[in-house]
Order: sequence, then structure tokens, then C-alpha cells
Amino acid sequence: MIATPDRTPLPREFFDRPVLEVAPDLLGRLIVRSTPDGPIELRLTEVEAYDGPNDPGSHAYRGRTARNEVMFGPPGHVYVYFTYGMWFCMNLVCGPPGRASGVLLRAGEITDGAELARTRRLSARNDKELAKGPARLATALGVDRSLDGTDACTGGETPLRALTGTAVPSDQVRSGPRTGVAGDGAVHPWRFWIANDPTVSPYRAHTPRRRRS
DNA sequence: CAGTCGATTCACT
DNA sequence: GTGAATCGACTGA
Repeated sequence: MIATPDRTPLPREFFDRPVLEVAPDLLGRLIVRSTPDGPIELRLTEVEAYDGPNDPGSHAYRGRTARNEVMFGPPGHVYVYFTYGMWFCMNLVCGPPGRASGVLLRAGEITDGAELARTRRLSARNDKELAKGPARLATALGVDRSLDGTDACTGGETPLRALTGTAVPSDQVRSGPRTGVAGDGAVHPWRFWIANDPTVSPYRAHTPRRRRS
């Protein structure tokens, strides 16, 4: 029989741990996005850990800037960044304040509000593709920089929150190199996903962009 | 202040 | 599999 997901908010202490402990533990948890048009709920199936100033792959590697400032704040808050001129991606801040580590939410299964998510993801050919990839996930949830810094640990009607859901047994968790990460940051197996889950995004190594004419 | 490139996605061949 | 889209953050001079 299938366990009913626990819909209580994840407590801040959940995120106030080393990011490599939090990241695999986030699989199977729920992200709820409340919008004027209704809620969208997502079950996390794929994440990546970024370990602050010691991690060459992290936005926080070279220290605090206007963009990454939220990563240096308290755990349980959302860091949203803009990339490739058109996409947003979202992270949950982990560890003690100042550690500047976080988990990139890479993929998930839409468990509620799929109709609304489809209107934001017109190129998706099926529901498995709605949040298969970090920018797709943010698009499906309607997340942009205006939500940067949102506290995901409150129980109230905040626009974005993290719920307990159902933890995934460790024998169902897989790990490997992070997707699209350049150079020395690529060596760590800090990408975590649920074995055989159809919503997990394909792995791609980092590809340097060719020079424009 | 100009140059470079990105924690990506999509259309096309 | 390859290349374009598209712009803000960051870097180094």
C-alpha cells in the first residue's frame, strides 16, 4: 500500500545540516507553489548539492554578490537565479547562515495543478516533461527572481513552501556527477535522483560555448 | 567598460 | 547531434 504524503512543513532544522546530507533527503519531498490561479505541487525526484565557497561549481565560490546574497543567509530560504538570458532556476539554502550552500531543484513530478503547469510549459509533450530539468521546473512552478529570498519553511500561505512528503529509502537513491557543471566542480558525485523515475532529466556534461563570429 | 559565458532548453538536421 | 536564443553577472584591464 502507498503511504499518504505528510503535508506538514519541513522544519528549518531540516535544512540546517550539511548540504550533502540534505540533498538526498529532499527526494520525495513536496514543493508547493501558491498562485492566484491556484496551487501547483511537485514531488522532488532529482537535485544537486552546491557546497558554498569551497565548491568551484557553486555561484558562491567567489564570495558574496548581489545575485547570490540569499545563499549566505539562513537555511530554508529560496535562491533563484537567472541564466542563459531566459531561464530561472531555484535552490533551497542549506547549512548554517554564512555557509552559502544550497540544493538546486533539478526535476520533479507534478502531483497537483498539472493543468496550470501545462499552460506555462507549452512545449512539454507529456506531463513527465513538465518539470524535467531545473529551468523547466521553475517555469512549471511560475518561479522567477521576485521569489528570491522566500522562506520555504513557514506554515502559512506563502507563495512557496517545502512539505515533508514521503522520504525516499536510501536504496532507491542514485548519485552521479552534476549536470552542466564546468571544470573542477564536475568531479563530485553531488547529483542525486530517484532510481528509474521517469521525470529525472538526462545527464549532460558541460559544453563550452563556441565563440560568436 | 567591453568581452565572455552561463547549475539550459528548443528547433532542426 | 548541432547550433541558436538572449541578457545579466562577473572579470580583468
